[in-house]
Amino acid sequence: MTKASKFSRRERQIMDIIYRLDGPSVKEVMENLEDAPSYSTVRALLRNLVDKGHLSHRESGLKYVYYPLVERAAASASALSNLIKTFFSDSPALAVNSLLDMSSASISDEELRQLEKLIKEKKKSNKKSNKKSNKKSIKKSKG
Amino acid sequence: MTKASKFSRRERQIMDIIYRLDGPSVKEVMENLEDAPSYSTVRALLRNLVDKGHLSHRESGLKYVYYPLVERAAASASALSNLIKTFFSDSPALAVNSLLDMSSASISDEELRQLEKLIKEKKKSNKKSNKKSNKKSIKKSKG
DNA sequence: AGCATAGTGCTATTAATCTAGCATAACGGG
DNA sequence: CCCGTTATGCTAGATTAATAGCACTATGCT
Repeated sequence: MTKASKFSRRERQIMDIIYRLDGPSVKEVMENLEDAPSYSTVRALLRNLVDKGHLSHRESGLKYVYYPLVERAAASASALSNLIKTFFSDSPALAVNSLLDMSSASISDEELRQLEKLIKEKKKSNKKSNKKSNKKSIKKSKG
Repeated sequence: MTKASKFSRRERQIMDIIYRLDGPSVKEVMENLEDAPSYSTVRALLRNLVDKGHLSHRESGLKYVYYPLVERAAASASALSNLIKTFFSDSPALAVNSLLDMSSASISDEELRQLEKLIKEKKKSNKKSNKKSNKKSIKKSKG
């Protein structure tokens, strides 16, 4: 399935950190790892990820800075898709629903308005691409 | 951080399968594992997860059927939250945005209408709970 | 009853991950 | 210049994960 499912525990943690921090140094990666191992260890793990083709690094001043070879948008889409498959019967709408539900406190009115706008646009583009027969395919139901 | 980040590769794959299938047998878990190892192996992994307190099992007819000890809603919320932290600067709205964006093809008009409704409700409840100056102060704590 | 089938429990072995240590190079201050 | 600090490269050792095999039980069929 997803490529992400092949990462080991530490690899996954590190990839997450790198996506989150967008170009961290070894030290920053280390500081953000839970139960952080030694500096040496983190470097070894990073080297490994580079060898396997998941990361690359460049010099930034005196040190190296790491960045992913699969870009953010693709990685997040893949992660979202996997999550939706796992928890929301492969239905993005259900996921959005849950997202709105669990985070009502942290989405401002302003943002809600923007989302409304976005949905309106989607409806429009749906209409354009589906001239007829927009039947809703029923996904499997859950117990 | 999240509890999920402590799973090994196989453990994570298996947890995903169990959430997705909602009560699978050993065999079903095995069939859904990529690069599936032997039946024995899958049983050993499951036993491990049970020992560690992540899963439990009950008899269903002649065989065992596995289910998670952290229930679906909590697990999905946690996974979503982690993903949002990693890829969307901790902003649920950005995530919803991306979700709508990447899945325009698979969200029906019907579902879009439901989401609109949901957003309207959120706006209402926002108004109710924030009588005075609403900063993004309220963060939900974890259970 | 005898046998095939489909389960489970347990344990040993191999494979991979994770870890740290040593050697070394560049910079900066006294 | 010399030394402490902060990097890196490489390699070896310990720990954990992953895997398969063997022994056993229960069911169903002829």
